[in-house]
Amino acid sequence: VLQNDEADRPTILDVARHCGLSKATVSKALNAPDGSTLVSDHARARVRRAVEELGYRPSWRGQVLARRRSQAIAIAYSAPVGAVPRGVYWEIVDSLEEFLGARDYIPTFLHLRQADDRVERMLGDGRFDGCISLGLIAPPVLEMMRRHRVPAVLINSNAGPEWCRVNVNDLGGGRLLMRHLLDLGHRRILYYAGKAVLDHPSARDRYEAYRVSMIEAGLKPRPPFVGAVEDFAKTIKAGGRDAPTAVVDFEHFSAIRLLQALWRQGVRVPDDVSVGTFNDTHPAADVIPPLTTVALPGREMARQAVEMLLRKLDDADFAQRTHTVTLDESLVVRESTGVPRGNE
Amino acid sequence: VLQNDEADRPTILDVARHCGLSKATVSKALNAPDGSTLVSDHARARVRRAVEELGYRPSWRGQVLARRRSQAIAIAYSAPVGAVPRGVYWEIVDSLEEFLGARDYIPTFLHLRQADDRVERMLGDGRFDGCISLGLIAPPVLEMMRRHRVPAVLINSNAGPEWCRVNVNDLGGGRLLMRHLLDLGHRRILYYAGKAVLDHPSARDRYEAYRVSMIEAGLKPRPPFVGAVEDFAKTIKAGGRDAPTAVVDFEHFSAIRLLQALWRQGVRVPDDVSVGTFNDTHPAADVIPPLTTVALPGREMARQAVEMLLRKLDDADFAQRTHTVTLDESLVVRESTGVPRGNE
DNA sequence: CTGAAAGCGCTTACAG
DNA sequence: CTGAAAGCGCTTACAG
Repeated sequence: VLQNDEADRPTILDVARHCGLSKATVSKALNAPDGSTLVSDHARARVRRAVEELGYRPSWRGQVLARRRSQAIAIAYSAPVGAVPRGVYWEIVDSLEEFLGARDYIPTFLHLRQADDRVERMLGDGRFDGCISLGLIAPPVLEMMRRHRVPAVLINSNAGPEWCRVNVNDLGGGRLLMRHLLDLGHRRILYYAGKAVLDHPSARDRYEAYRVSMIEAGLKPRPPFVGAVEDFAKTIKAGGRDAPTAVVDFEHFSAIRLLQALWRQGVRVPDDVSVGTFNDTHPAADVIPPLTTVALPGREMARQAVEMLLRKLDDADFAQRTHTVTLDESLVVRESTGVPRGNE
Repeated sequence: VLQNDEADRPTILDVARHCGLSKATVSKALNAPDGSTLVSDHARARVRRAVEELGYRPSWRGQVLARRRSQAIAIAYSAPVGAVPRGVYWEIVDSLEEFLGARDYIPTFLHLRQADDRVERMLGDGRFDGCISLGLIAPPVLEMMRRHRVPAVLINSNAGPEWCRVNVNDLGGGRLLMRHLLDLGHRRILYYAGKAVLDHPSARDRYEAYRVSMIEAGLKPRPPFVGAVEDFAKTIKAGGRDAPTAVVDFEHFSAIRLLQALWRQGVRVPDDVSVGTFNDTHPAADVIPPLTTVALPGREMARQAVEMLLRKLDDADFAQRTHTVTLDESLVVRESTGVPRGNE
């Protein structure tokens, strides 16, 4: 069915006729940079006027085919929870939209439920000029990208150096948090790994930071606690004199639920136990008590990813090689961490 | 710059040559429904084989121009905070992606920072087949949609019946919450309106539900409290014997901060004051204490919006007229509401 | 600086 | 059922 709105829509031919110039000249007048000598000022003025009078707007559909560019970038994301990036990816996605928009690209979310034919089609049918992926990315999806030669930058992924990447220094971030806890005087510190222990480099590095920091402080690291947050809270409660005075939670979603579970157990934070975590995103600052977190440089990650990807699109030499940048995290101290009991 | 990957990519002409048929027949074999007699089984088989052998995939760019359809739907959203819908729109957007995807449409987020030329271009250049908007929508944007005849469905908007809409019965939802509080025995109930008092129909209806419910219960409604959540908490604390025993907060983001502010004041929830709010979305269930909320039927809203929009695209008669559906909310009782002091 | 022509990769009446 | 031709609305060498 043809849309009504298409019927009376002026095309570039209408503009050309209306001002007595050719389609080619109209196109140039519309696209040539302002200083360009490709088109005369006279022609430019007439075209501008005709465009105004006819209410002409170039058809994106025509442009896409002729230019072989869609100006659309896929934001590929395999959410454990839903179609839209959330949590730590909020800020990144916000910033991606901002930086891409400033360069006249538009982001399109590509939810990678599974590496199925739908995804393959999206990646292979030329609708995207490139792709930025967020977080863990399944090998079959990487394989699709490779096969279709989709220019890609992977943010915080599990991919190797054969890909262009923007990574984050979780080892350093974890050490910042551990240093903070150790400086407060904590000695019995536990690490909570949720259920997804080591399937992401970040998870590995965060635990590694704990392990190394403990050893460097002359302490014995414990294996990561794996299991439900309620069980972890009970373990803390049951610890008695040997209970940890501080815990590191691998990410803020679970830390928020940990605060609730501790509250149910009557364990006070930070009086009985300090809680530190990663990802300084809503509502880390709004819970009871406000969470001490390690913050990712989300905006900077987005800036680097966009810059890297768009450069790949335009600079063949640059695209030839592969690039990785790694950014540092920072510590945000709030009220969920404090001096351990007995050390006041 | 031409992408490398374009060079060796097979086109429909390659397929046609490879199997000794015409482009037209290949196109039909690829697009005609399975039972169709438009193309012979023999041709179908040969095409399928050639496609396989060449690794052919139809170019989306070519299809978009020829079909005059992009299969892309704009999700228009003017976030107060960032480029990606959040809070109550999470579930809606998740479901929109799901329902659109099932019909082979892909959603693209269109962040309406302001009604500028960028937005006008997006809406007017034919890159979207239609638009679903979320929440408040600025009149200039509506005007753009009207001007460019963009098929649109507005979810939870401030627009009138001259638009296709999916609305929510906030009056009914608010009454559910008030009924719950009144049934618990509360009499001194306050309404917290944040800073955005009445700029959205939802905000108006939620307060109206409070007002009407109070009157029907023979009580005197108070004007909505407008101001910072910390000030509201202080007001509650300072109330002494006349302090409210329950409050209704207009939405969950601020309710979470209200819990924190009350905690700072040493006011216990729900022992000293019950807190009820709207939007049953993360982390309403994870805070201390878990929040009693009014839940929006997000998935159903998305389903209705997609159905309405896609029908508009295909059914001229349906598109002729304008449609509105209004869905009911439901109450989710958790631990932030309880029997008022002295009534136990 | 301008324009006729070819091309981007499909789909769709239309004739056979 | 098949295919030649025209068309979707632009851009881009190329010739002048």
